[in-house]
Parts: sequence; C-alpha cells; structure tokens
Amino acid sequence: MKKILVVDDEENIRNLITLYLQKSGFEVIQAADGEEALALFEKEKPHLIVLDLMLPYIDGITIAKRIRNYSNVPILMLTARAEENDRIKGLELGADDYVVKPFSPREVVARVKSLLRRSYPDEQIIKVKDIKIYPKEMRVTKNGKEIAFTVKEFKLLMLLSAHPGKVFSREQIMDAIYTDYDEVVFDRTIDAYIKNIRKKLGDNPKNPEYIESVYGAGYRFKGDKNK
Amino acid sequence: MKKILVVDDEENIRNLITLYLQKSGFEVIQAADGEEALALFEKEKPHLIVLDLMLPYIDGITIAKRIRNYSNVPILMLTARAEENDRIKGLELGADDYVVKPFSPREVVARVKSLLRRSYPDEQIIKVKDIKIYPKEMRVTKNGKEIAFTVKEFKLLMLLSAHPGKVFSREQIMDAIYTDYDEVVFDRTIDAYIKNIRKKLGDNPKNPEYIESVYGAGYRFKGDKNK
DNA sequence: TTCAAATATCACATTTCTATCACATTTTTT
DNA sequence: AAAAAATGTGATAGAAATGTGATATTTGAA
Repeated sequence: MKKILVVDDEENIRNLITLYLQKSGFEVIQAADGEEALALFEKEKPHLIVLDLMLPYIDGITIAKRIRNYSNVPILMLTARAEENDRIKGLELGADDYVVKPFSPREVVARVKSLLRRSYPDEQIIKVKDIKIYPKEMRVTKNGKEIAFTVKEFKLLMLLSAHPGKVFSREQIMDAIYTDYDEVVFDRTIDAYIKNIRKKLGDNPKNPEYIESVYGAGYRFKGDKNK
Repeated sequence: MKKILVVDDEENIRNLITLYLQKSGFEVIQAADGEEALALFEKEKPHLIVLDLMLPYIDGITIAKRIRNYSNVPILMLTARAEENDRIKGLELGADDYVVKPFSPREVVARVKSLLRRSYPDEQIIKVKDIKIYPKEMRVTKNGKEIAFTVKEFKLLMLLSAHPGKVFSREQIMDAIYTDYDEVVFDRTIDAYIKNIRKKLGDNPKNPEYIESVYGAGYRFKGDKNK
C-alpha cells in the first residue's frame, strides 16, 4: 500500500490526519518539523507528502522546494489562507495540490486519493516522444512495438527518463541502479549499458533523440524543464 | 568539492572510510580523537563530519554537542549498537544521521551523499540579463537558445555569474574549477577559457556585456550585488 | 549440473576537450 | 613616448572521455 508522510507541527492535526489516512488503508509516518521531514523522506521514501506550510524553523515552501531538487513526489500542501497561493504558485505545481484551512480530515483524504491517482496512474507510464515506459510491468514500447530490456537497462532508462534534462554522473547512476551497497562497479560499465539502450531505442549518440552524452559530466535524457 | 572530516580512533576503519570517500571524489581529512577533531573542524571547516561515537578521552556525543554549540554542520554518526539510539536522540537530530556497526563503507558513502544533498540543496537557476544557467542540467541558454559549454567553461561561468560584481583572481578561479589538488595549471589558461566563454556568449572584451577584465586583478561578471 | 541470458570488463577507435604557446594588442609604468 | 606588464586570441599537440564490438564472468532457471 502507499506510504504517506504527514508533516505538521501541531500534534493534534497530525494525529487527526494520520488517523483518517490509516482508516483509508494508508501507511502513515509523521514529522513535526522540516528537518525531520527531510530526513524521513530520504529514509522512508513515501509516495506522497502532506505538508503544512506553517512550520517552525524552516517553512513549508522551502521544504517543498528542497524536496523538488531531487524528487517528484506529489505534495499536498495545507495552507492557512488563500493569499499564500502566490507563493505556492512559485513552485512547479505539476504533481501537487493544496487544501486551505480550515479543512475536514475527509477532504484531506479525498485530495490525497485524487493526487495519488493522478501521480501514480495504475502504472505510472512515462511517455516521451514515441516511447512509453511501464514501470510496474518493466516494459518499454516504441511506436507501440515492444522492446525487451534487461533489469539494469530498464532501471537506467527509468532514472534518466524520469528526470529529463538533468545530468546524471556515472556514479549517480550506479547509486541508483545497484541496490547492494558493496557492489563496486567499473565506471565504464555504465557506458556499455548506455550503448545497449541506445541500440535498442535506435538512438544515435552523434545526434541523439533520447539520451545525450554530456562530455566530462555524464548522461542526460533529452528534454527541457524550462519551456 | 565537498570536504569531509572522518573521526575514528581505529586507524583501519578511518582509512577504509577515507578511501571510499576519496574514490567518490570527496576531499577527506582525518582525526583520531575528539581534541584533534575539534581543532581540525575549526581549522578546515569541513562540509560534513563522519564521527565514531566510541572515542577515547572525550566520547563522540560530547564532541557532537560541542560542535553543535557553534555550527550546524551535518554529522554522520557511527554507533556500535542500536541501544545507543536513546542517547543520540538526546541530540537535535535535525541535520544528522547515523549508521549502526557493522556497516559497509559503501553504506557510509551513500549516507554521506544523502546527508549532503539534504544539507546543501542544489543551487538555483542563475538568471542574468538574457542568459540563464541551469546547474543541475549543466545547460546555458541565451534568449532561450541553448549554448554548448564544456565542463570547465561551465564551472567558470557559474562561479563568476553567481557573484556579479565580485572580482575573482586567476588563482581563485583555478581553485574553484580544478578539483584535483596536484593539478597545477598555468595562469594564462584561465584567460583562454575566458576567451572561449566570451566567444560563445558573443561578448566583446572591449565593451563587455558579461565578463569584464580587471587589469592586474582578474575577472568580474558585470552587475551589482546590491539590487 | 548445464546452458542461456544477463552482467561486467576490456581493448581499441574515435571524438572532444585541455592546456599551452606565440604573437598581437592594450594598459600601466617609467 | 618608450618600455614593461598584462591581457586577447588563433592554433595545436596531446590528454582525456566516450563509443562500441568482443569477450569474460556471473546468475538463474530447468
């Protein structure tokens, strides 16, 4: 089942939301402030975050931005007044939503469900150009035609395609692909995987349609976050 | 690159962790006991501390608390058993994390990276005049049109543009661009990079729009810090 | 165990970048 | 104004990074 991180400094509100979410079958973890939230997020990797924007020490918007630096997890923001919307809009409000106080726990649960549905469609299919990636089924199609990928190739493709535009170093890629801590792999192995993936996608390194090489830095899935 | 202080009285463990961290591109300094750690911390100002809690003379928790008196540097604690967690919780575990022994060096490296990511969030997009710099994507656009930069050029442009108005000496620039320490580079190499960057940005040294030369001092990105 | 698929490495070709030089030009100093 | 010092810049050798087919090694299923 989906795991949800609830961040609110008021214990009563936190518990209330937690209770209702649990009743709906979610696994819930809690954080009382921003630092704790960031720590728990990294450790537990929840599927969604319910985030109060009024927090002590570090405010909620800042937390949201920091998380956005390395994750696209959907965030449901709890905001005190409508005026805050301007600041919320400063965020890339793609995968997010917000609820204005005072709210009923039921409303929060409803929004959570809606957000989850939106963010994790039965399979969170990644579509780029003419290829589609089906995470749950570990399948990739190009123009509707299936292409067979191995586990490692698939993970690598997932990583890059989920963050178009972002440059990943070989080391970052290794960290993401190899779950085992002690596994030490030669740098260039990544290149070999890239080669295989490109071959399967029919991509040409000289003029890539999907995966670009960034000399001296790593690889990057083609695409622009700033458009 | 990030500097990490490793504190452990056992030389073998210290060296093992150091080795793995260095392999991941970190600069590492070592301390064998608490006194040394505190001294080195003040002197070297590391970005993160890997701290064994079992230390001779002064124990690790005490060290951590002392450091917390005047710094929020993230600390990764190495703890012997789970029971110690109670004492760790006595600390404000905000920006910190811990690993329970026995641990693999890889796990330590992974935690270090995670902590650093949390503690030093990615730089924001830099916008100056008609150019935008995207650190994560290693991309530069001018009027929305992408311009290809090499790693060195990119780093140099990042450095200058992040501090408009500030003059950087060639030496300062070299320190920022070259991670490897024994790399000694000829002064004038910087000039050559400046030349390349200017060319790509369409900048004219005689009447620069972006990078000014400061005779006898270095280079400066045009602009004012106070606005 | 055996075998095939997946994974990891290697070696060599190719591409791209780096660092430097030499000479021109500009700025400062004398 | 001449000399000295600093900067601008095109060219380039060599270093470094990447592309890739072939090969070794591991894994997992039968």
